Amino acid sequence: MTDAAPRRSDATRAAILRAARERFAADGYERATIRAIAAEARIDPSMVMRYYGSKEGLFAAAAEFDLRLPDLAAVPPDRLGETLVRHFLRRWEGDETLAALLRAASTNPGAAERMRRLFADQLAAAVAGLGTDPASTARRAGLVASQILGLAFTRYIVRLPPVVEMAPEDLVAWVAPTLQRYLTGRPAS
Amino acid sequence: MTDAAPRRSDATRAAILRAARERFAADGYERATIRAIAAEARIDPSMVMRYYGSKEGLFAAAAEFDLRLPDLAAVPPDRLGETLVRHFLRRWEGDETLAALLRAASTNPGAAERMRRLFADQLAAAVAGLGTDPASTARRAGLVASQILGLAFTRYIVRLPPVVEMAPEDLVAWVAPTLQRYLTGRPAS
DNA sequence: ACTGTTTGCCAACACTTGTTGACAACGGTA
DNA sequence: TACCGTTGTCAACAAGTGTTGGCAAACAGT
Repeated sequence: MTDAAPRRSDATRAAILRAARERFAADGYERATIRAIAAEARIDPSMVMRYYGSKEGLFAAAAEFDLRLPDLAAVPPDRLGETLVRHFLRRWEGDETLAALLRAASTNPGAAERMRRLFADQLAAAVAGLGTDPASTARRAGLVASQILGLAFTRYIVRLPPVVEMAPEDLVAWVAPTLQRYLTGRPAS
Repeated sequence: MTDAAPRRSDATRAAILRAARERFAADGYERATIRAIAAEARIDPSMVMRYYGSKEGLFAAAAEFDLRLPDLAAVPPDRLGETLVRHFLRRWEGDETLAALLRAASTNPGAAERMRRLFADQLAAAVAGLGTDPASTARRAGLVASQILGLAFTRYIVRLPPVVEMAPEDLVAWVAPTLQRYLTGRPAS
């Protein structure tokens, strides 16, 4: 029921979405204007409204995101951290949707809510499949999120030079043990 | 030379700064309007302009921040992580300036630059006093920043429930080993 | 060829934004 | 008292925002 007849305007819709992700990722929610997005998509601002209803609606469509987490239960238990860091680096290096969501989440309540859902639903669910104490899965997922989002924030948003300059493999070597401990370890005394 | 004659308007200036920090911390740079700040300070918007020149100028004054890092060289080497987490939690739980800076850094280039400077100057300088390989201090400071800022981002900005609900001492127990390793450890094989 | 729908552009609306300048009340000084 | 710099209020401007409705061209079905 999702797939209707292909419309002639599908190309325009896609162009708008692509431009929207680019502007939202680069400028954040409030600085990314509908006029700028429309200009980048080479159409009239009013088309954006007709196809997506409002700026909020456009953002909701542009920020649709799936972490595409692998099945953690199928990963060797001592490689969980390494797998996760590598996955996240690849995932958001190739898709600016998460950067858009990250920037917008700082100022837009709706985007923050979406971010909460993203990690509560997808990440916590993946962690729950690991077989650790069920009572601690939410907490473990939250800790993982804090390091993962902090990495994204410093590398792609604030662009702290030392974090930007580190090679992906170096990041994996340093950060993987952190996630590994958050997932399977215990807190310090 | 910094201290001039005390003006009668000093109280107003301070009220503006307090209101500005509150609005910037709660709404971010673009959503925090001069009119809203003035209303909260119970003065006219034009006073903000006269005393701080522009919105950018006001933000620059309101986001003046000092991490007040302790002398890390005087801390027992195996307690560095614990000391740092505890210090940061206390530091930004009592002062919303850092939250304002954090929110604004996502969308405002000037705020991002200020954030870079804050960690490059103050944190990297503190780490440099530890006596580890000088070539790695910037990298170590960057890694620490990624975890610290990620913690602040998830706890105070996005408000991920599991991270919000954790008690400060639990956070210390979990996160301290991470910082400890970033500061004094080596990367995984 | 006729008709109704879709796609697109244009111009305008109502509103908010940062910012400015004129002008009144106040406070200390001569 | 008269004077002058400071502190404060009011009204307005110019620019930019999301959003709306009307109208022309292209299309699809008959």
